[in-house]
Amino acid sequence: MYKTFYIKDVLQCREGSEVELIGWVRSKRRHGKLIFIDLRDSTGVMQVAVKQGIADESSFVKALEVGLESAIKVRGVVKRDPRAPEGVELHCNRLEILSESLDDFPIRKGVGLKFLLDNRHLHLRSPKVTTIMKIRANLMDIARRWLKENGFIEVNCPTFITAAVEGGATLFKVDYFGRVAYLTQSVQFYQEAAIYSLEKVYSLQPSFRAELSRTRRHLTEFWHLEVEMAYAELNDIMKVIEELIYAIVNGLSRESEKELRDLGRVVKPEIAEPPYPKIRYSEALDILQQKGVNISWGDDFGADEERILSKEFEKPFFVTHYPRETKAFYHMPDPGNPSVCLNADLLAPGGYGEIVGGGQRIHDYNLLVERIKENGLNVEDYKWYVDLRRYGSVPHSGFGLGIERMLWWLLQLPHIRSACLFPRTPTRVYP
RNA sequence: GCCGCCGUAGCUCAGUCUGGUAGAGCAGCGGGCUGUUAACCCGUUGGUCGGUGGUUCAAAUCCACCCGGCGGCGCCA
Repeated sequence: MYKTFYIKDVLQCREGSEVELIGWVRSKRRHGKLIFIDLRDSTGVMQVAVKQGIADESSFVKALEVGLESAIKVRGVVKRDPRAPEGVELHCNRLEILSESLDDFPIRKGVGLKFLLDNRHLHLRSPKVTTIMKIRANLMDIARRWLKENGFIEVNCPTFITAAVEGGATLFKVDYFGRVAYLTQSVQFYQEAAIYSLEKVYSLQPSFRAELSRTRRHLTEFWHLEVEMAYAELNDIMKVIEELIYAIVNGLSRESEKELRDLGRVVKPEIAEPPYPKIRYSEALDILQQKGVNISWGDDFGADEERILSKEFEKPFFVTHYPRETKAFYHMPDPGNPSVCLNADLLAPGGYGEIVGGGQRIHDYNLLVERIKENGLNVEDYKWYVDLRRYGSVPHSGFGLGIERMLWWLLQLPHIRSACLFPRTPTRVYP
């Protein structure tokens, strides 16, 4: 390991101390006998001033000729200067090229969306993508910490599956040694099996949806934080969702404060402080009808409806008790009104829409079998899942949270794909 | 799957309606500049106009089909 000193460490150095930095040439401005190099590493950007007469002559020539994104090593003196971007710059004495760029770096100012996506492997080097990825890592870390502190055990579930959670139309089919298998779209069923030993579980792994969804909130591969909890009813799981979301927002506002500021975002814990408003489907319907939306009981909310609703709230809010026809078979019907189910969707405010979907599951064997048949599905396909209800079945609830959607909302990103390193959409599986 | 938009120089786009032999900015290259930070100034190279077929004396421009991409809907996290 020959790099132990980073750009962020320069900020701790006393003015006048001589340091050596390794990084990449992000940009360069030539002024004859003075050259500015913006040197980039994982911790930040440092302006390096290379002056003829101060730097040795061969270093000056190298600075003159070095291409963008070349890896270089510079030795110089730390100077405070209000004209430097971070208030600190390096006055170069010696510059060494570690690895020259073979061509002009393709990512420049003014390039378009398609070009950036086609060159995502290089676009990653931009400060904005770097910053988003740091926040993403913190988000996952904070979520894991909170779940662990609250007694949830992390489980890892299979990616290859045989039966769908939702139905079948949205699965990616793969050849499994001559048998048909699919890529998982949710690990919920496996977690429901796991609660009988671990009681409170979660997993953080990708889910796959083979939907030709062309919107700014859909990916074909996304990271899914799923939680399942034994002995939990609808209200219990909503409380977990609230507290988890709050922990994430609160944590990020502290631990990613600099990154959020760099993105121009102010994330205050108050925007996600529990309790969240909870409205039933029927109440949501009233709001929509008052707004003049032509919708009647039994219709599911579309994107337009979600957007209108979510503009009514300042905080994330739950919509519960959907008509059972609009939800998957495993949702628990409300014992007080079996035409609706005990589900809870969490919608982000400001038009961002659904970021969490969940609720209470059916734990009764006969009811589950009946609901599978009602949905025109084959009980045989769900044999092991139904089997769970035959041995000490208990009430339980869970939910799934889309990591990229959460970032999309918190960072107000233009598109959910900005929240991942190499986004996968119906038209993009490369690079 | 449905609806809409786009494809012209390495990149971002104008030119398409009203057909007449290809234009700008940036990048590159050459030169200049000791305080820039999307640096700037002068000069300059660069194009089978996404593909195929059709209409026409003549097609980047009009027509048909195809390919690729973007956005919206449905579906969802």
